[in-house]
Amino acid sequence: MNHILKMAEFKFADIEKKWQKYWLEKDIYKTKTDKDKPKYYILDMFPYPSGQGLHVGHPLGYIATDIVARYKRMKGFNVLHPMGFDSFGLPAEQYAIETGRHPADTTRENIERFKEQLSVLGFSYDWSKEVRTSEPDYYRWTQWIFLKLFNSYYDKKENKALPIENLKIPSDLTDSEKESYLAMYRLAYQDDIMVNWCPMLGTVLANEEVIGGVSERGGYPVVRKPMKQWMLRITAYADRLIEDLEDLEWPESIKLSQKNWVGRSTGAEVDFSVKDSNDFIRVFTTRPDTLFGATYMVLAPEHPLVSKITTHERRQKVDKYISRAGQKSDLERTDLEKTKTGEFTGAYVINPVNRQEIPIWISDYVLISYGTGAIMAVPGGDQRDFEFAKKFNIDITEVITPDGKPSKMLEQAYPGEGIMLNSGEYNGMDSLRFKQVIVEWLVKQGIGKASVNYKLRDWVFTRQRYWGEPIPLIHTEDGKVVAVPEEDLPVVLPDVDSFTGTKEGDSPLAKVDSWVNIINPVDGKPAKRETNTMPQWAGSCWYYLRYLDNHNTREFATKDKTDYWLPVDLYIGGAEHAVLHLLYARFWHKVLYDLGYIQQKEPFKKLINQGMIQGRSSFVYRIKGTNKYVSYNLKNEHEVDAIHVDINLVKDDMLDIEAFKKSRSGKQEVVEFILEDGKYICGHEIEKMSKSLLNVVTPDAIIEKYGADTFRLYEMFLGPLEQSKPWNTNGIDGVFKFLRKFWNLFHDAHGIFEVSDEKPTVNEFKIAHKTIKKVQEDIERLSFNTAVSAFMICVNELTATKCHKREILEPLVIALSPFAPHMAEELWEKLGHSSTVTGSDFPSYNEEYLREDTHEYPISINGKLRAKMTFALDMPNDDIEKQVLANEVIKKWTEGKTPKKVIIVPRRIVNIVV
RNA sequence: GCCGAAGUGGCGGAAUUGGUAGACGCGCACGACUCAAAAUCGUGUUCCUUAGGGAGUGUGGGUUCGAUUCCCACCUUCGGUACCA
Repeated sequence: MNHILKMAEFKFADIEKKWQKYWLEKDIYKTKTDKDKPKYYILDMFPYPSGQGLHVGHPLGYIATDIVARYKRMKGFNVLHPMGFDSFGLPAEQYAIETGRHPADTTRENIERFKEQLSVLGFSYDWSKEVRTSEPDYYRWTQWIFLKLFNSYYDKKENKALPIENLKIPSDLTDSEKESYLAMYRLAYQDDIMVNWCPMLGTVLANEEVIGGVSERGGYPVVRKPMKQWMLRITAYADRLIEDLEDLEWPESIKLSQKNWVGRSTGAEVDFSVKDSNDFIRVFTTRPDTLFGATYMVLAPEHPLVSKITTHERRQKVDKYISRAGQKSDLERTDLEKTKTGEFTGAYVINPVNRQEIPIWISDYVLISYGTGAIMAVPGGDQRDFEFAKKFNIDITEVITPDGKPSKMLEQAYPGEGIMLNSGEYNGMDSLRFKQVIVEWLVKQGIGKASVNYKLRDWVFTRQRYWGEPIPLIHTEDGKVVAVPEEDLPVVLPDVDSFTGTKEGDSPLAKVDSWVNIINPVDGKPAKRETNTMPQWAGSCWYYLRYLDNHNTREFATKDKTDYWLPVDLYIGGAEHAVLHLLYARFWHKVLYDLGYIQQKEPFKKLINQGMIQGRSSFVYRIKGTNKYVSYNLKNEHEVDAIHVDINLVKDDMLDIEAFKKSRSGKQEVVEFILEDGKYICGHEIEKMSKSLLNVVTPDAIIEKYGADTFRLYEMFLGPLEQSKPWNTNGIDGVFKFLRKFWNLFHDAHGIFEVSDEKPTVNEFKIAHKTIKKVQEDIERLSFNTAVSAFMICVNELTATKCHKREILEPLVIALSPFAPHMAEELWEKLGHSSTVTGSDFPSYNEEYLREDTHEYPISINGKLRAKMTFALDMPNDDIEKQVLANEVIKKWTEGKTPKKVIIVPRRIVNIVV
């Protein structure tokens, strides 16, 4: 740290504090909306304010967006660059359950901590635009959007959502029938579904909150349980969610994940009638062309017809299978069960194409939640059916082979296309053609039709939790559900004594009688509030809209603001949101678009996923059953447990034994060590950066040591934004040195400011202008690491020419300011400006200075570099060829051979083929 | 299993349209300054080499005058997904 103290003239800590204060006091980053300027909306995925604060991974994307925001402002755009907090969520509530502290209090404290940490990084956020999803002013409009969903239906003809009033209701319905009719169409509706219920936590958990059958937090058992939940009809938007991806500038991989998640598949629905019964069973298949090969049928154990069709003799076994399947979690049903199980129901259906009677089985490899919950099994064409048929000795009929001839040894299903066989009059037909023919036939018979299915399910939108948006609905005494009138929003979260739900699965809110029991404002009769709350995704579904007009108390945002600012031009955040957040937000956006509240069909035009910054965990190795720790290279001689050790106790993989002992001193144990060469060497591994893995590095210490400008520059210099990489500070001296060298261009050897007005040389102009060009291009393509590198080259070259000239340095200060805003402001001031560098125009480069008259050509023979020669760019190829062949070195290599061909690519290369 | 991303010096990485592979930085080595060390500055730094050269971007093949870049097959790592009929 000596070297930092010695460079007393570059006092980054003072400089950074000074300018942060200045920016704040002068309100420099207030969003401007000059009507004659183009707009640029640049958005960060806002953080959940966890109690752990920021680690070095968080700012990566924020630094990138800050650079772009500053750059775009200097390029003449009105820039909107806001920040806020996704402040409803599980951790705060779990913390409340454990400590009794109110989530509102801990959340507020955490946000303050986050904002403090963000402020020292010198970001140019307009904090007057801040939103917090857990504030009533904000969630009032989350609730309002929910009511829009509740009061809308999806009109299939117009292919858009419309107000529920537009829905034509059959005239012969009673009042309560009308209600249930509407409920079938509303975009928000109630349904009984299977949820992950955690009795110990007293709440349902999202799928991603359940790991290996136990809760992620606490490790409590989770059971599958049917519960009434509010659902959002996202499936109505399935096609549009796929189609509209087309025009988005998103990573192809993200588009693909979204497509796969929606999982559109086309095929046909076919009705099979049950033998000796009026019932029929509908199946969905993507391969109607294999209909002749259907030799049995499988129902999901939960299929409603199972109990009806099961014969007396089979009932006991079938019931037993159903109850066993019901107890299994989804995980057990899928992952662990490699061999197929099932039971025969005793019943048969008729295959409509060949009148064959085929047995009906039940098996949990068929899911009730996909398609119709029933399949026609074609063991000849589907590997799963094949395995099942083999196990239970069911007929296997080949109906498609590549050549239309039966295969000799049938060892697996053939799922491809080919020529039909064993298919009656259609034998010999191409299977693709037959697919169309058979669907037409099914339609004519009235027993089937072409059909589309989706993997996407409707969105389970309720949680039995406290710390979320209350759902603004009222349950009347006669069993109706009505919306809270818009003017009564927000429905504010009441205070509670206990943050846990009930054993029966009600939300903690259900225990607050004074809140639950109300007078229905519509008819004046007693009624009860809905006590479930919304999932954490709700608030983040639309926050980018609220930034536009966050203080508006009459609308979520005015039309002129949404018209001007939307869509988001650049959205940067982690890839972990590739599917859910981005899909949910697009869905809500489209609903608001359909209902006419916004004019753009997609919210985020360009999306970039920043890579994850991983942590480097350190390990110590404890001999099993002892308190003896053995050094890394000796651990194989013992049976050991690898234990994470706080990386702050480790330097260069060497454990600070005294500090380690101290950290364990509370545990009353005698710790022993087995050392190598008198040292304890730790093991290491690259893992996610997380407090529980003791590998978290925070920006705080680095900023203290090097300053925010260095930190910003270093995170950008680490590598491409989109690439994941483990954190290490090995190279940070390099960018720190660079900043000091840049600083020194403005100062003499004694640290006195010294910039001359001397006319620069052509070479100096060239250095500056090629740098500006490169930096501009690199920012535009978000290649920040190469931009930093260009600055380094520039500074090295200017240092070599001892250039201290204003005409060169001034534009470079502006160009550097998006990356290192504090130092840039300081130098800008020293250059005598009274305005901020932040408000300057980005320098333009002059092609004049970059023009080359000559080019140094690499001369290669058969692709191998042999010499270099410089030629004027306007020299004819013939002359170049003559000179090259006359060159001594080249002569030596071509000696005795005649060149077959000489390839001259202007400004590139000369290649001689011999 | 399926889908996706990526494999380049001791390390992070660069090469934007098929045209000098290894920019820039770290580290390391040597030198200058110093009583010395640190810091700073300078020089060098892909590997092999018999010093002529030769090899080289995960592996093997292909297209091309020329391939990190395009095509085929394979290997490894990371991420997503999980019987979706």
